[in-house]
Amino acid sequence: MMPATKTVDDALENQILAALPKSEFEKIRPSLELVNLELNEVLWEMEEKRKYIYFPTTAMICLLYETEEGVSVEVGITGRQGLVGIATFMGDARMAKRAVVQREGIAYRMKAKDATNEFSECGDFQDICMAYTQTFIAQISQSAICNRLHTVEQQLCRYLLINHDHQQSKTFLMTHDQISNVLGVRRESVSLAAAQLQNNGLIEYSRGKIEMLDRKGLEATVCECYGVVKEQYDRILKKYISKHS
Amino acid sequence: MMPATKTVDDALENQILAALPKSEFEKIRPSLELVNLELNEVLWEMEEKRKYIYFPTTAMICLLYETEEGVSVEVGITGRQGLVGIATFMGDARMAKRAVVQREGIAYRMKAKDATNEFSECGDFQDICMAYTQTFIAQISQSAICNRLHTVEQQLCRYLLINHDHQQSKTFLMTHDQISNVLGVRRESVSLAAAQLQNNGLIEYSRGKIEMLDRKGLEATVCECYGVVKEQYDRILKKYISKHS
DNA sequence: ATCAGTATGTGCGCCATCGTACTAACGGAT
DNA sequence: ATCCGTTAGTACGATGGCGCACATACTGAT
Repeated sequence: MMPATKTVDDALENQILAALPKSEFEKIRPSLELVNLELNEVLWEMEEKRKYIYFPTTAMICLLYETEEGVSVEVGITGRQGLVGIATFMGDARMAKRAVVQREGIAYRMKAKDATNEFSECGDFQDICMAYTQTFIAQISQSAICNRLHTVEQQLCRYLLINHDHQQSKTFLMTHDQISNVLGVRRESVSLAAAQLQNNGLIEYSRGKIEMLDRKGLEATVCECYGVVKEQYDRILKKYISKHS
Repeated sequence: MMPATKTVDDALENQILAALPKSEFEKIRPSLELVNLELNEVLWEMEEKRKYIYFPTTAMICLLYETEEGVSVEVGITGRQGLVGIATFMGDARMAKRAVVQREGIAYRMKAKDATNEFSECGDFQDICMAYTQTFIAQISQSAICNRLHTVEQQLCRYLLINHDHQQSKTFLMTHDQISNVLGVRRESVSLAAAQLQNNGLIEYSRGKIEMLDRKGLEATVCECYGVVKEQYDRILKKYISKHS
């Protein structure tokens, strides 16, 4: 019900767009189209060509990879702090196998062609897209390390914290099963880790709804991977935001 | 002794440079400087600013990440099929924590400033760097998945195959211990996996020297991750190579 | 030939996660 | 008020990898 009444109709909620200089933002504004992304909507599949890139505000999108055995693993997650469709200006409009809406909400989309044109003007738009790409690479790299070295409980913390950064609310609408697909682990492992966090008073959950109770506590439990990526992101993006404020 | 006598003095051995149109290559050629990279040489450390980007020909470079506990894990590996220093044109000259020479040999380096200038001309150089970035992202993504889902034996296979793609020879000068650092596992786990491969007649090794005996056999043992990345690479880069031949 | 250092083999207990199977609890639709 | 599908809890053996400790084997320097 919330999304229907309180429509955050402001593209500047997206941090990437907000990082653009005013003039540049005004320039691309006509190319931006508000769309409401529904839960589990698939933005693109496999080798399909991208038609749009997306700047989410309240929506969150999960970039998934599916293995031959049908196991899917997250390679990236994006909300208001990012954009979806990097590959578009990298020259080849395909990359992660699937982009799925993980939290319904609003995003601003831009035709791939417009994005490419704007990008090739070598202005601020390009700079910021590239800066974001770099934070994205940092994110994936850290995921690779986290997958190798850390426990499911730590990864669950990380996942919750990232989600919280990308949305405003402390409520997450997702089942253990959905999370297990994203993290690439068993549902039972997630249940176990979640129970642990609940016992420690960090979260509270029931039937597909998770409430974050103690963010500081989660930050104390999470592995370094969370902080490392966040620092990179803040450092790199701050450069642009401070430029025009 | 080989490297001293048979110096492959041709930057076009590097696939990225080879993918440039002739005219473009001639244009940047004056900026390229041949260097001999020694084993374990550190190209950069931590948050240090990059002074150069590198196009390896016979050398191989490993991009490492070090965790708080001091465990290092590979996030990327590059030889003649790539370049080192993507972050340079991404706007922020830092990214992976450390770049270490894993196989001594030749590389062509270019001053970061020259590279940035050339990049910002929005020509073929930019296109190709971006295309490579995309293959690099594919590589890291797949590593994340591989770390999550596959066995040490499979990862060892993958590592050997990637190495073979980046160099010509079937001989690898690396100890189990070194490999374990790259893969982020115990030395014993590597020894075990290597013994397995040797028993199956796929490799032969002794004291820091590994011989690839049966590439097809390794390809049959490796997980899909190897093939997926290779296909992406071939597909994306081929586009450029075919353009001017 | 000996020695020292490095590289690899082996064994053992431990732990996280897996796979599978089943139970328990909740909650919306009838 | 009941039913049924979804969501979460629990149990158990299997397994892959870890940490540690130590044995062995090769090799280059003295």
